[in-house]
Amino acid sequence: MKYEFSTIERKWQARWQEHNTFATGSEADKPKFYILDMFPYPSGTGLHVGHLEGYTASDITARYKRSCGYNVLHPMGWDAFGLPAEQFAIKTGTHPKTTTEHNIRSFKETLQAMGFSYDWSREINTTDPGYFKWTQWIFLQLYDRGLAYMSEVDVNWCEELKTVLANEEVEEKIAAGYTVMRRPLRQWVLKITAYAERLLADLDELEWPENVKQMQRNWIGRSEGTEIDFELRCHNRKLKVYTTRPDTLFGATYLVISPEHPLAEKLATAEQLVEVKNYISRAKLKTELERTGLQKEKTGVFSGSYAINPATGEPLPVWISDFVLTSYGTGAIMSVPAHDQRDWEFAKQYNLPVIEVIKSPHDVNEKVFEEKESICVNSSNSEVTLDGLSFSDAFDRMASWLERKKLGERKVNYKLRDWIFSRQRYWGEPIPIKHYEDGTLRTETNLPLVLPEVEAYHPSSTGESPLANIKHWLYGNDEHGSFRRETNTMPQWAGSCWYYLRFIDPDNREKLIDQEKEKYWMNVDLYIGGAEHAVLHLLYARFWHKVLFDIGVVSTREPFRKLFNQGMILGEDNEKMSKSRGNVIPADDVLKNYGADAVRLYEMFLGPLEQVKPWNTNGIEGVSRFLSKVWRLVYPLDKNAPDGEGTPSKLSSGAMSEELQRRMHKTIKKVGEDTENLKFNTAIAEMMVFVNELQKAGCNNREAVETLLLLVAPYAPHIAEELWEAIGYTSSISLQPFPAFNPELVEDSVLTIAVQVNGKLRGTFTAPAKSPKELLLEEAKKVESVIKFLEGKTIVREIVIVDKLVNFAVK
RNA sequence: GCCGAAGUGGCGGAAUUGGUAGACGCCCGGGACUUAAAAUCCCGUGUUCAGCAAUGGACGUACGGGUUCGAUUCCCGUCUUCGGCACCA
Repeated sequence: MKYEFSTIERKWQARWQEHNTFATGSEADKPKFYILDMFPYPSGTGLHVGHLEGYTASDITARYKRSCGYNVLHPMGWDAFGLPAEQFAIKTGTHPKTTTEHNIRSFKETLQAMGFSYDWSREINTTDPGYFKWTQWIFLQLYDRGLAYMSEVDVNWCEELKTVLANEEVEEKIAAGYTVMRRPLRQWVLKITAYAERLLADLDELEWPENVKQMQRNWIGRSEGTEIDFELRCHNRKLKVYTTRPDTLFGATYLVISPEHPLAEKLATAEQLVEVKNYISRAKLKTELERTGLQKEKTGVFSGSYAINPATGEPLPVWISDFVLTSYGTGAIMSVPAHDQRDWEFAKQYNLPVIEVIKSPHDVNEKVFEEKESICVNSSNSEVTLDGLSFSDAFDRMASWLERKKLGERKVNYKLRDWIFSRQRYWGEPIPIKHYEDGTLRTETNLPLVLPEVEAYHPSSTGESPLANIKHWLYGNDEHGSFRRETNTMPQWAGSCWYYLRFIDPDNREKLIDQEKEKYWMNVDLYIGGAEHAVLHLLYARFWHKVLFDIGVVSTREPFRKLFNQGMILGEDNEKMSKSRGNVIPADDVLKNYGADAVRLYEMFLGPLEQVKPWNTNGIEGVSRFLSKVWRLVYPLDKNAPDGEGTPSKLSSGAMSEELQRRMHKTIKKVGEDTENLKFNTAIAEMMVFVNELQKAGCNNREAVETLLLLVAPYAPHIAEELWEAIGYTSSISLQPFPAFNPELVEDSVLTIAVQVNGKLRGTFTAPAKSPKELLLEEAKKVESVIKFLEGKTIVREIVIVDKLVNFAVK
């Protein structure tokens, strides 16, 4: 009988569905395992082979864990709000809901055709009112705790298009000839900074790739420093700066404030005023990119005012420059050009003095010296001296002196900014807030607040979302008076911030999640997804999770115990898959040509899961051949039988050779360990070795074949089911336990021992395992190819590693 | 510039408490079966030198050093590629 993958795969997919084979169990007596994929945005372009990599890995793990006796939660859903469907709606008038539904259907078909063992009864969709009711509910919890607030935030505003642009759209529009400027707009902002310290500290307990944790640490960007007040001459004011190098205060020769600093214009003296005003308005026109962009030259303008260095009493000119960020620290810095690259460049450009206060190996007028591992010099006044101190001692002494004199205080700062949470879009969760005429805000109590139908999906000309045009939805009355609804919607991140919780209890109408269920299933034991979400998605989700922890909705401090990033799959040309390059391999194509089992195997056989690696459609032949070999162990090739006929051969019940037995137990061990550790490529290689040896030996021993099928089942479940049935079983192989190995049979009884002379391989011989050193030495000296390298030489040393090798050091 | 990861045959990759480099697979070459082909099976396949051949030698894990009886693995330096951040004071 021929191996017809398409018939078999359809048959088993239907049967799994019919029998609810992969429904999540509820028995709390079993250990649980929650394995989660980063759920997809159902785009119109469909899935390609790259998308399937992580899903295949998680499915193998889910099936493997089930066979190890775990109660497995393995769900899938759709992150379905988002820009592409809205843009398509603007172009064609198709409701985003229609587009989304259509795409979901297509995505789901592909995933089901892959034979993934998702519990589809738990499918969720972030655009479903039953789902986003709780997204809105979480927002209100944030709001009630002061973690959601409104603020004037600069956005990218395009006057011609009357719309707000996302950062990634800016460049494209400018290239198309539009002007884009920064303009403040009232926005909802989430106070993620209030959780900065916990988001940083709790990273330590997570089993995440070290680079992801490091990226999050850098993103949070904690630094310890000092805020210092500088007295302004001629003004009865102080200027506060933040520095991480108070040890260099004696070397500060000027101050710089950002153009948006509230004092910027006020500090301008009469003769400098025009120039200052010009500079400030020019800065406004610059986009974020132009201001922070690569390697740009520093610009600045002198305000005309001076401040006093509290350590030296010297007057310091105050400059205005856009290299100083408004939103970090105090928006003002003290410049120590001798020991900071940026300050040095600025000083050289505007001819400002450079004073060495950290002992430098070269002239600081020629080159900056930024190392901390040196001692302070030129740093004394009548009350305090830092001379001779190391960085940390000098830091402490200066900070203490400033604090004692009430001139400053120690301060911890973070690069992390609060999260701008509103979008001027239609296709997102409405923010459930009502604005009353007297300016008060009230929360919408009747959730979910659903999207109204609209005529056109274009943004309104005021920069508000299309919702601002829907008058009947927009305005209303209640016992508090008449109100206008919030027209902003939530960003796409919102729905994905907590979806892993809803999978645990998807149909709960009373609560976000049942507490007992939450306690049983959390944390997510393994979260698999792309590295592109290393920072934002994972940080936002951790933030919401911590808030939910604080209000008692969840019982764990962190959502995802273990994280794994699968490496991207490149096109056959070694480039990132993209429509424009034309190198996309659509999932449906390879599925049709090779079948789900082969695609699953090949996705994993390509290389280590975490690695970036190119796709090569030719390579599928290899795993296809492997599957045929497995098939023929049960249905041997019979030239006389016409296709479509033939019966499974009778499996032999006699004993296997000892060699094959050892091979089998080694394979069980290796495949089990590798699967556990997500090293699927080597597990598959090991199964190939086993099959090759069975085939070579002409062995169709029942125990060997059954074991093989059980090992193959998590990887290529359809063929495993079909053959399992063919050899006489009536219950699904997916419900069978993973085979166990005999520890005594995983080691070879006879080993090949290498013989080296001066570290070079000169021959080998075989010896029983655990042979004594003396015997190995004796044998090694008898090996013919070795003898000639020993002749006429003196053996100075003999090294014997039992079961491995003998090495003679000769002279 | 800073942080992180990685460089192994024609290709994807395997092997690291230091112990026979190249498992497994693709491609390619040769053979068997076949009227023929497909499928399948068998053999070969890092480079290079010597030899008719069996075979034997040298070199070889980005590059240059070092430690060691022995290094893909450990140490020092250099180069390259990829990912992230990018004036955060």
